[in-house]
Amino acid sequence: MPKRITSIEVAQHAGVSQSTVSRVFSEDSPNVAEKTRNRVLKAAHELGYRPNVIARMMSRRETNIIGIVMANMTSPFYPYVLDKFLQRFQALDKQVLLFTVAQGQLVDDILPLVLQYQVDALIITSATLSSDMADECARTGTPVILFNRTVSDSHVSAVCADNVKGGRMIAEYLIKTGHQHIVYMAGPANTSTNNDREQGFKTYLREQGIRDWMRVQADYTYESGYAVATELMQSDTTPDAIFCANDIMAVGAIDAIRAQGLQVPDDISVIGFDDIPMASWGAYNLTTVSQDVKMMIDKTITILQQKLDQPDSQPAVELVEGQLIIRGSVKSR
Amino acid sequence: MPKRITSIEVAQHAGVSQSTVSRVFSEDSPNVAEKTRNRVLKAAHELGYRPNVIARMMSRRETNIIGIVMANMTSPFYPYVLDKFLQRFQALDKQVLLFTVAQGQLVDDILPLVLQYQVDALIITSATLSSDMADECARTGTPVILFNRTVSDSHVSAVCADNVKGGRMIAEYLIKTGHQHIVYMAGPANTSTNNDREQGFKTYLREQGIRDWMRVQADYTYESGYAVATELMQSDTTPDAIFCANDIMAVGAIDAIRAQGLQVPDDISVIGFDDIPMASWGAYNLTTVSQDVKMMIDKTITILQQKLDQPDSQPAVELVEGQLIIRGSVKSR
DNA sequence: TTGAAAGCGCTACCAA
DNA sequence: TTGGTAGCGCTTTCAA
Repeated sequence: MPKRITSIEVAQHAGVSQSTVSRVFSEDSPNVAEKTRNRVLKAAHELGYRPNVIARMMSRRETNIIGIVMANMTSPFYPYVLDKFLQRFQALDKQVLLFTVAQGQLVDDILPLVLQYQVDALIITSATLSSDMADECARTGTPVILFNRTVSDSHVSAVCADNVKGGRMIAEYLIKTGHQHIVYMAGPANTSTNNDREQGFKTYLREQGIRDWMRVQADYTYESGYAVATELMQSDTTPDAIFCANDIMAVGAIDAIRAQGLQVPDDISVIGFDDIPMASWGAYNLTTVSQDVKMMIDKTITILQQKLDQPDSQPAVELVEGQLIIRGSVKSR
Repeated sequence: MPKRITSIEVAQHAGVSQSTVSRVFSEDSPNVAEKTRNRVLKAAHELGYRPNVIARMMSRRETNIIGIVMANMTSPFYPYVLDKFLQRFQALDKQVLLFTVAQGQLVDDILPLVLQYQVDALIITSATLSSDMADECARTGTPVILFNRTVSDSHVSAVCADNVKGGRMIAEYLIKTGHQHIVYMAGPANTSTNNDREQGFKTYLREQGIRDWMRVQADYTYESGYAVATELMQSDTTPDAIFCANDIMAVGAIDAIRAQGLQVPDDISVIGFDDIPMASWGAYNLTTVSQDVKMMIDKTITILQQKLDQPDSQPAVELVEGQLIIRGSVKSR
């Protein structure tokens, strides 16, 4: 077992006290004479010393670790989110302990584990947590921020795209471009993203007195988008537009429509939501509503800092507006 | 500041010693009377106690944390890899501390930080590390496994697709299907994946005495694939096949070819490497060589376990063969 | 089977 | 500016 060098050994080697070594390696090592510092650094270097952050966590009683729980890693939207978070946190000298929620697992199942790691804060993407768990987090003083979910619970903060608004924008755009038989392809019913997008969409249609639309159920995957669109094509309904609750289903739908020998957008318009990288790929050229991920991440980090600085501050809920990105998958009729 | 419950408080509440509480919460709490155990568990439950894993790390001097360094998160291949790793490690009660290598940063830059976290082991994807750093890891006794890179250094283990073989398979297939003017679209020259794929490809052609092929340089992104393919179309070279060193460039190339009014595969065949999810999407239907990610991850975890059980065991290097996945982007000529 | 006590490697307070 | 020292919350001998 290769021995790890500790501050005591460095102290001995440098002929100073262990406290002094500690001071030298503290962020704000205030009171160390330049000469002493150099002596310590030299000794440390010679011995190959690196402070043990675990021990530091113990005494400081803060870990500088942010827990991120991702339910949905392989959906194209999230790697980008994760990467951005990592970059931001690394720049803030915070590390990320990452957890995934496996198939058939609930966020609630793994949260106790996450809390054991004494994370300074917790970001949960694409999932909600029970109010029991929210309470538990509150008890341990762990700030929680839901990313891409809205909340009802008053203990937790949330940052989310303005999905209601986005759904509304899409309805508005499809109507304006003359579509009359719109199909809404839904994501899982228990996701706030789907529900909000759907609600915004429906509300606008209702306001306009439009009743000729229908809803089909899918589950946010390419495969479901493909399958449900295929079914739709093979039934006797003939929509002139499909609003898919996310881009990845829209891509599946486009492939399905083409597989039936139809054209997008000439025969059917397709519109998505998210603006994932593939939306701009030539083969799809998908009109969609973007999520301002950068802004969402900025807000998340702001809220986090706020909560870390003032643990008693109120939880914040922020909605971030997206933009209609007009490409080529919707036709004016 | 919400006070966190410690084992001492549980002990008092249950009327036992702190050591006993500790025993109850140890994995293999061997010597605790059933009655005592229940009393402790009851007290713990009432107080909402959760063991502090950071303190546990201190005394056990092992963290059960695996560090993963990902250079390339947003490339479609990696989220899947990461997700699989997370699931496997969570099942083994190991947690993942995730690091990304930002633009312009080297793995070497962040490794000292990673090591400070006393990770039990380190997985580095898509990047190599200097032998200095490899030495440093060896000194601290931290096993390192490179994922998707081959190694020259004798201190580190590696698991990698058999890229030479894959490149060879592709060359063989393209020749067998009658292609005569093949272009190799390269990834970054400093990646072993590119170099190995290219070498396998070139070797086969050389063996067959085929000299009519060319090489263009891209960088593993959709955009580069698109741009370089466009250039190619607009020049007076007329390849009948493009072998793109990864799928994402292949997708870009296909979009570019179509944007020029040409057909894939009728005018030009395109073949990729990786078998990312998008390769099977209807719009591309890309012929490619799969990476057997599941197998690669299995091997990685096996090596890891081995190194953790016997720290002195030799580093292992494993190559995992992929398979030619024939779809519709290559035509027999 | 249980308890007492000595660390683990740091930080932070108090004195010098 | 430095050193001494008391924890941080646990694990792990060693004795009882």
